[in-house]
Amino acid sequence: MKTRDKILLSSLELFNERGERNVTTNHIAAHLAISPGNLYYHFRNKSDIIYEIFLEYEKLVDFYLDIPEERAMTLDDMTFYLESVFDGLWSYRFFHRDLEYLLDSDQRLRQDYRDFTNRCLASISRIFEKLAEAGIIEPQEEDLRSAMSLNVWLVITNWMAFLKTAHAAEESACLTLTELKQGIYQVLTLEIPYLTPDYRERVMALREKYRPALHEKGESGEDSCT
Amino acid sequence: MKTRDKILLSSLELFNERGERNVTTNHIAAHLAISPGNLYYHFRNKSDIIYEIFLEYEKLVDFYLDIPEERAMTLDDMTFYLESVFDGLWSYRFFHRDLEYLLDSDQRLRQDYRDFTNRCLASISRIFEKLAEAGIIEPQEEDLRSAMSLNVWLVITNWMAFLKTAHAAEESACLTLTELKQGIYQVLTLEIPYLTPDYRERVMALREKYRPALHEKGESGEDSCT
DNA sequence: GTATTATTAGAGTATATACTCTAGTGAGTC
DNA sequence: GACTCACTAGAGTATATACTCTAATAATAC
Repeated sequence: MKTRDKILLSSLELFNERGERNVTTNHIAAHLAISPGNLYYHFRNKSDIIYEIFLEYEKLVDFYLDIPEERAMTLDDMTFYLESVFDGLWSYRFFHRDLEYLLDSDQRLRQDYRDFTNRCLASISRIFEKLAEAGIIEPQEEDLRSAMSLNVWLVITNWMAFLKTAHAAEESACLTLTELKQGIYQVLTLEIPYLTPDYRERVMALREKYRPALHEKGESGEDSCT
Repeated sequence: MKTRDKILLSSLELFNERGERNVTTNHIAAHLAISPGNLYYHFRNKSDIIYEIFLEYEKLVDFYLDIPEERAMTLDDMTFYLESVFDGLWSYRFFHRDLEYLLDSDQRLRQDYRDFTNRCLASISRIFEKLAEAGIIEPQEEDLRSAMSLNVWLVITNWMAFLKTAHAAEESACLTLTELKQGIYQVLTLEIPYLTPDYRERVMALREKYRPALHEKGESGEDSCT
């Protein structure tokens, strides 16, 4: 693997693990056992590394949220969107953590991220529209749909942060898949009132699958954390 | 005013304006025209300053979210809660911005914040319960109520961050009251499906008051930013 | 007034951070 | 063998950051 790619990979790994703020370019170089000079041969600065990682993230999510227009939407599609988006969020979780700072230090990123957000919001709204066409949820006015989409976006993008803060003693690195996927439970909670009678039970059953086994406090140690 | 209080005040101001990460203890001292030594006479370290600011924030929100048990809840109460919480959020907006980092560097803060979150969630849930008792919304099972409360919490605490990222060119400091209060519009969007016929129109009218005058893009310059 | 305590200034320090500069190395080309 | 060129090492730099130390001053108590 090329050094350049190794730098991107290691950076992402370290950023996710410790937070961008706690990872210096020297750390990244040390982690790869290369010299700082080498790192700076491949990237002009830290922002450039972050920007390239963002481009990967963007590409991944855009891929996941590509809505097929030629056929009706199914419940499986919706499940796929939710699962995928949360997986993407997990893989690039450092990004939303320090978002504001990152956008403040890179105008390019700010602009791109804004466009990215708008595309995501449009996709979410389109998903609602197609879910309505498929008779899964009741159709809604555009106004309401876009407000709902925004709420879905807020819940999705901030679920991880919430989880991290909800843990008291443990290190923030300790997050289980169960917990992550509980975000889907929260998103489906938003949809409940709009479900059609035909699909209500099915969606509620789906939602139930993501309900946390135990209530928030006093997690049992069934999932191991590294 | 005591130097100690002035330090807290200036710190909050600078943190809100530039983000905690971009504000050093030396900046704070310089801003107050006192020496760093003086600052460190009053506070052991930067974390202590932040912790004390958090305690203020906590006190304020706890005060706002004190639910009177002896009487029924009105629509005005709900409006007050929403307005107050967003005002509080605004006054201490730096806090949620760098939350994860702050909690990672101060265990005391992590524990306290966790308790604080749980209290807030309980209050939100209690508000829903009392709104149902008052016939404003339909009563819901506890499960659903707590999932809804969590969604409300996510929308509220992350609304500001979303606004900051939604702006492309402008500095993040440029936020208008109109925009901030649009968060209330989003929260009320969550409640819509649960409104009772009696109150539906009234709440929808209330919500309408917080709708952004123009659509997201291309804000007109009616509100001035510093 | 004198002693004590609270407060302040301001220079200073150890460490870290993002990044630079120079001097290479090694694989391919002719 | 000489040349090129992508790549790498590693020491080094300017600046910043959180924080300390000493000495001086203001406030208060007796």
